[in-house]
Amino acid sequence: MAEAYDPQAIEAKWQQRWEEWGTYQVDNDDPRPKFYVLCMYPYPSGPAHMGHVRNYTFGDLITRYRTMNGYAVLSPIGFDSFGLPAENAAIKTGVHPRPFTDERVAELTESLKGIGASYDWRREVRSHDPDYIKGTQTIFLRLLDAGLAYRANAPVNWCPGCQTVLANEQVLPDGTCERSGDVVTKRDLEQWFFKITAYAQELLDDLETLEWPERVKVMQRNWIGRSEGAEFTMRIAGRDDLSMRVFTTRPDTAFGMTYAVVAPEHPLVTQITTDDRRPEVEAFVEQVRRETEIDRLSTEGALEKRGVFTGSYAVNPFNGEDVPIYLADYVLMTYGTGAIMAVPAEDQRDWDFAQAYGLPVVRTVEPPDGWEGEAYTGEGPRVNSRWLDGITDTAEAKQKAIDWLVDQGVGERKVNFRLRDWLLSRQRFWGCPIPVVYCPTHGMVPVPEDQLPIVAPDDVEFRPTGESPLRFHEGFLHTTCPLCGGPATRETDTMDTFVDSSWYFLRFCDPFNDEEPFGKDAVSTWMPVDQYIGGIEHAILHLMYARFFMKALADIGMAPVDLREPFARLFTQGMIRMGGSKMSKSKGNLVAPSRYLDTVGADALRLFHLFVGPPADDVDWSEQTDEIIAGCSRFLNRVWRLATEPDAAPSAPTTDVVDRAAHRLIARVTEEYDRWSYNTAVAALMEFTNLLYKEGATDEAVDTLLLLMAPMAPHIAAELWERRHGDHVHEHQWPVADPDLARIDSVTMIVQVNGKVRDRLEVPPTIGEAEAEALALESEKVREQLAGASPKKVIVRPPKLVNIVA
RNA sequence: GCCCGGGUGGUGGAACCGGUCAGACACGGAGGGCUUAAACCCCUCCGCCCGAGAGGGCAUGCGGGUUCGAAUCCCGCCCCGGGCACCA
Repeated sequence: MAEAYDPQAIEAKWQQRWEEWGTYQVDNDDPRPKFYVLCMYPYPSGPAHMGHVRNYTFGDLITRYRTMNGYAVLSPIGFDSFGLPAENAAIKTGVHPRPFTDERVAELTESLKGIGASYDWRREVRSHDPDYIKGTQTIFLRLLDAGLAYRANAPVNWCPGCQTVLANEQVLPDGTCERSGDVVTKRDLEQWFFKITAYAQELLDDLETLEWPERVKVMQRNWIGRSEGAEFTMRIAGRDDLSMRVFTTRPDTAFGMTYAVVAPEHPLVTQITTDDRRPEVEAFVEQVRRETEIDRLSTEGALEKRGVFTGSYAVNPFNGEDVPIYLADYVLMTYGTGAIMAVPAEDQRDWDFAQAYGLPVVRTVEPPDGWEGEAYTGEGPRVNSRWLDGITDTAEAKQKAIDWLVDQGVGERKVNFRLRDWLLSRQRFWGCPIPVVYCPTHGMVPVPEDQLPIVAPDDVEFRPTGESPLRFHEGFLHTTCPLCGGPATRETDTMDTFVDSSWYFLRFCDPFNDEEPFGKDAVSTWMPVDQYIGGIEHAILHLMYARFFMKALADIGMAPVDLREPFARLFTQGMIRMGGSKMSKSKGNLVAPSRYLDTVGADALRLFHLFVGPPADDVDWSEQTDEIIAGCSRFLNRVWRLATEPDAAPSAPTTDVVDRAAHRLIARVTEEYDRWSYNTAVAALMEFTNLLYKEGATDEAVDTLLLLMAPMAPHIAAELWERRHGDHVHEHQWPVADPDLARIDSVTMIVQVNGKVRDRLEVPPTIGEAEAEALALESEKVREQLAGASPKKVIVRPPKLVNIVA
């Protein structure tokens, strides 16, 4: 009796070997062509969950597949180990975030090894390691020096639950915090920003060069939000000392301006408010201040309460007419100039506001006959617009309007972006400290690089105060000024954890460098990442920030100047759902992988994730799932028996059939690996196995099967290969299909009469048109159908089909 | 409202460029074999409807269209998922 398949025994054995042998360690001077495969480094929240298993199964498959194809594959792993959960746990339990995090990292490391994922563990990075902190701080200081980091007072997003400010990207569309779900409010605070807006155009343009899912690119384009238009000056009627700037995307409609609006926070408000309007205006400004982001951006609510007349008038430069200036909460100080011209006839918001306040409407684009809508934004001839009248093409009319503004010296073409600068400071403890000090004499002074890293102390108290606990730690807070040596205080804010994740892929290229965060040569060797894998939830945040960092680091000379994009190819895997919602710790619907590792084993679980459907699709974890996993395990058992029991399959294999099938399989699976069609690749392996059970197995056929499944189910493939050959399957070259054997030398040609299949003929694939037609017409079944009539038309598509139209 | 995806058997999914009466592979189900029995394992069958059978009809969300031929292309509609949404 042959030995049974024992997944636990062989998986433990091979995981240990891969680690001991350093199978997937790779050096920077490796002569093979490079391939950098990277899964987004995880936040260490404890043992791996199914989402991790899915993610790292894909990454591991690529690592092993590329290695077998002769590449030097860089496959590193690390941990995004700063962040709120560890600090919240500290507040709750008093345990310092460092030991808490280290424990979670150890757990996640164990379970990643448990699924057989292969990494160069020497290169591991953790955001909270002093080495890494030093790198993050060095980069910050260089960006500060280059003017790409700055401090400013700004109305910022404040989350009362997290007791910290948030980046715009971390506020959900409904105005709540993406982490805690609390309603985010606005506060005026002195904060740190990265000048990501300096790269708005390049971030937009370079999307074209990336092999990324289209929907991720679309999301980024929307987020950057480029809009072209004009900016111009309007005089305030009767006030020669005052004027305001407005931005519009439709300068061609300016003759239809019937009022103007400035944001309630606009600096001009106090000056343009007339005395009789002052009480009302002040009350309105106060009301808007108190409104949450949700109220303010909501389309609900009575418009009558959402604006107020200032008492002043602006002069429309196009026709010299005065229009009333209003305040309205829907005009935002943070976009454009914080002031707009309002054209109700061609803008629905302006239309609605005009209706509520009894303001006039002047059409400047003639709507089509029978138009019953309100604002009309389509094409049509200009009217009521003097020198624009009659122009139908909007682009042309815009250009003329802009030319006129330039001519008059009151305005010019202007491009605006929705993208705002990246607010990076956080009033939290468990993040990378911002390395600057404040000196009474010298103001803000960067900490010299030779004094890095600035590491937070361990003996702090965790209280949710709205300020970093560092602020209450006397030893950390008080220091000396690097310039004058006098007493100074440290910055106590820490950095957003997205700063850490914006350069970790560069550190992986050069993890032992203690001079610099990374060396240019090492980065040139490996970058860009050839295949990046992660969840769609990072479509904007992480993937935008990292792109910005890459460009900025190249420009300030830290990275190679021509390295503009970090991730050449991106794959976003589907998420795992249960009962209709995403499987997550917070929803309490996690299924622990250990349950499967302890029974069917890691290979079967990995195979399930590959087999269940296209990698990009979501997976529904249902009652059926366990059955499918059991099916994957059954398949591995069949392979095991085939490779270990001589009489598992018929003893006299039909060698010819099996050989040909094996070589067709090589061609098919290779092609499917290359296009991420893993579910059909597994199906092909199953089909082949079924064939071997039926036709008999040759040694060569079983070897082919093991080689092809080695990236998917690495442990069983390694074990069986070693038993058969004594060496290591993953060190083998990927098999190449013999074209003579893989070639199909007889195909079934379909013969249709009026589109219905009436016969099938075995023909050589090289058959010509005339021959195919002749063969088809000779078919008895065709003659029956035709009953002597001659065909009207014959469509011949050799070698696949002949269709006879009677 | 706008922009992307997607609707295929009882289920997950195949079908790369329009061409093997669509449904690979797997799950599930039915029947059978092995077994004292069960599990494991093996074999056969399973889109729907009519028919004893041969066979016929209908089928890829719905309605049209293009084509010798449509799950695949075009137009209109319905449903599901995701993104954006006072950004002037």
